[in-house]
Amino acid sequence: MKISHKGLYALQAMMMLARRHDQGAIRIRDIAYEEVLPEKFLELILLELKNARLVESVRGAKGGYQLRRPPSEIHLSEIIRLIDGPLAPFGDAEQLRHLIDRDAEHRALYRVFLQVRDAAAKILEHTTLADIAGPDSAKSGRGQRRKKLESRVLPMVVHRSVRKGTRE
Amino acid sequence: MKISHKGLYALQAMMMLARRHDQGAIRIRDIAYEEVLPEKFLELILLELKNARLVESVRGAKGGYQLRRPPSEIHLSEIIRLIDGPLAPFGDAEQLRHLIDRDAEHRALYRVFLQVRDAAAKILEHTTLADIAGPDSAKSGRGQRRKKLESRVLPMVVHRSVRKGTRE
DNA sequence: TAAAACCCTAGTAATCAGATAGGCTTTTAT
DNA sequence: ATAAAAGCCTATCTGATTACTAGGGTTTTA
Repeated sequence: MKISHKGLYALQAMMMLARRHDQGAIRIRDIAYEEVLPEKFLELILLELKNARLVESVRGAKGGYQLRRPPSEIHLSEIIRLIDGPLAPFGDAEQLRHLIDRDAEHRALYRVFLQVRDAAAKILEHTTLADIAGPDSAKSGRGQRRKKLESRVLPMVVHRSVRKGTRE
Repeated sequence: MKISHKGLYALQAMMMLARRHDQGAIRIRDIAYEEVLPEKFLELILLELKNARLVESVRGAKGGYQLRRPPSEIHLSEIIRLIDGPLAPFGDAEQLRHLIDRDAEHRALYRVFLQVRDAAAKILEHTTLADIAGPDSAKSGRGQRRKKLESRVLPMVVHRSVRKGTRE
């Protein structure tokens, strides 16, 4: 499985929506600005996420996007599969299982591919947006049950230049 | 990491050379015929494998290709990295570590990417051609030391699985 | 010295990645 | 009622990558 820039953008947008989960709909423009993503491209991505029912939209003035489920119930695998396809390094799990049954000559190779897929699935199907999104930007209040994410909260400052520079 | 057809062809060719490791140089044509691969494309692939010193060639009539090391000393990760690049699902390990250090906002996401990479690396850096190539076709053709493979290749059990069983 | 075989550089068609453009529809505020 | 704001949706574009194919050059063997 390869994660494309599009897939990364989707994950970043979803993380941002997770952080603001209690704030109602967020405009595309605001997501694009804060995450430093190309606005029109992001629009397409959000459309796909909406069609896959991972987010929902509010139309018209004061509209925007929000998660359809709490961050703790959205797995990274859902987003990655939607945008970048199967987690397997070659084909998909079903195809690999078929090849393992049918292609005696290369069976052991496909078995390794499937192992790699299973290892990725194990991680990505158990990690949720709540695990990685960062602090809910709403006030501290109560009942925030974020998991690990290593205690300390990040010093802010988002700078475009750094992000842009990481485009390979 | 995504394995392309080219990468698959390389792995198949290497498996075939591993099976015939004791038989001296094998012609491109024979590899292509037996593995059913496009001959001229395979030629390019073998050239790359040669430049990476995974195989060596014998030129002229009676020439061909053979492994430079015994199958048990050639890891799948070497072949895959050569043909299809880094094992990480995004960028490479070094880049991910850099992002984890620098990009506080997305640190947790990149950490997950790195976990996925490490899981793939663990498998592919420990599996060799000897583990998957099948019986050495030298001598009396059939099944010699095949069982060690079975025990090595699948001991990982996924708990709380979301998918349907991986058979076995 | 001719045939066999690898060496190496090019080229190419099709697809994909990463966007951009712009008109259409829905909702809100005045 | 109407203009502005915002998402909806389809089309198009450019460059890179993938999966090959072509063909002449060089080395070795019989």
